Amino acid sequence: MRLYNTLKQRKEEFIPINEKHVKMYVCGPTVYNFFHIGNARPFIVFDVLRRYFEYIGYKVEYIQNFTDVDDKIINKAFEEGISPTEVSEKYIKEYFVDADGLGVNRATAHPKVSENIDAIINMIEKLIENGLAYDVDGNVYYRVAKFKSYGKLSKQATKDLENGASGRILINTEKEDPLDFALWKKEKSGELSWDSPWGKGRPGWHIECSAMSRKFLGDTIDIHGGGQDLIFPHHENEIAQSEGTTNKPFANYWIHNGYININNEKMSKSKGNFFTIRDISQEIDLEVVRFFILSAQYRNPINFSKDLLKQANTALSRLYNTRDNLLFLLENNRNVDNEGKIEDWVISLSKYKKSFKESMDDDLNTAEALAVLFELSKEINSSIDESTNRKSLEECISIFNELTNVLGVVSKNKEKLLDVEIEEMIERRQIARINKDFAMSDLIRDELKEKGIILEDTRDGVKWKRVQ
RNA sequence: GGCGGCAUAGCCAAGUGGUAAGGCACAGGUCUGCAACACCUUCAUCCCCAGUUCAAAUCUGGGUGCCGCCUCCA
Repeated sequence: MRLYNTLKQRKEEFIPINEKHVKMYVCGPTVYNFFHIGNARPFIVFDVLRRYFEYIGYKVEYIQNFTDVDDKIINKAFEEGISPTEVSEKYIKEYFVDADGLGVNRATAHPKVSENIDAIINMIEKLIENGLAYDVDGNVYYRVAKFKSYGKLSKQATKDLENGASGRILINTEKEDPLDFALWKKEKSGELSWDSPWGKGRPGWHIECSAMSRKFLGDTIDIHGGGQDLIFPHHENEIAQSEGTTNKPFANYWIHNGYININNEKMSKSKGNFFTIRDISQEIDLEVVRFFILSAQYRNPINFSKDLLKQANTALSRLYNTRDNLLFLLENNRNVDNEGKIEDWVISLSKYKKSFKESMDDDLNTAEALAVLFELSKEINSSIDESTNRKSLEECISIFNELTNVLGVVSKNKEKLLDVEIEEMIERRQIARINKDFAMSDLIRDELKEKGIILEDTRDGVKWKRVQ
């Protein structure tokens, strides 16, 4: 498999440290609010990467943290008059509600900053020991000038950083250099602080990921991921911290997803131009959001709009139709007892598995992989009918599910039963149709549509589906 | 100022040297009592200019436009 490595600025063949084993760390949310669709992209993209690795036979150790120690959480707690822990606990719970809706599987572990303070303190101590950090009256800073390869990820020369940020880097006379960043912040409010060798305080933002990645996955990991906006300074600083501690490479592959835009501008909380997943879920099934995000290659920007979500919804139903047709035929097929042999055209469907894999192997090209699913879908749709034997139908379903499961789409099980009332309406309509009372049957069909039930008349009986 | 990205049909989106995937929308058709689903057909020469090449959306140079990072941010 080839992956675009930000560190090298090119696609590289992925070679794990241990054969058939992947260690990946992805920066998770700061839990002070519901997350928005821009935040959702990395959760979905890296979930697919993880699923794909598992699909091709890797064991995956996947760590995604929760940042539960942060200014924004403290501010939120102050606003709402509750404790920071209550804020973070609440939004961790809410995170899982939305992530579940998006079909994002749980990581191997979701460590919290507040539960890993020891690892963080240990790392800071080590950095001080290595001459890469210094304590000024209870605040500990990273000595950027001492880390020679600082800037290797973001391709920034330290002097350019200072120039570019002139006037924007806070004047902080405590620091030896404006580029130095905080590893440990001295206690101010009295809330959310821990004892440390430098007095009471709490960790800075960047150190948590370095410490937790090391604690859970070891000194060197295969993949570190996140949104493009984390490249600088967050990931650059993580490298400085981790490599400054261990003198070993931190991550071999740095993978970054592109933004979600609104009217071609980055969606961000500070700009206020965002849609939360929670709000979107009131209007449309979140699997559509997942499909929508996977319809572009992960590094390209995506423009978000309700209209595009509608397009995605229609496209996704097309895939559902194929699966439902297969299931319907399996249940109602007149030749259902005909075991038969798997038909030749079904056997040849493996060509789609091959091209699906080729697409995914090329830097996780989910857009192309989805196109393969549509081709598979079309061939199945045009090939199956009431004479297709059971084994062939089952094989079709198996291939179809195998590929859709990798992307995590078409994952909803169809309801088997309807309300008695609706069942009864369908029954009455059938009687009307037999009596050629089409005015009545159309009336009932319209009523059902009002209730969100779409009917389709087929040779083998009436099919129904829900529409949202 | 430094670093990076993008520009493909009405809309979305693949394709990085061999003559434009896929989806949505639209139009015509088959199927249907009518629909719906499905299927068939139709629908672009790839921002502009110059160059390299037998051959370029794909490479090179120059433009134009848009966006991002350098500051909390997925």
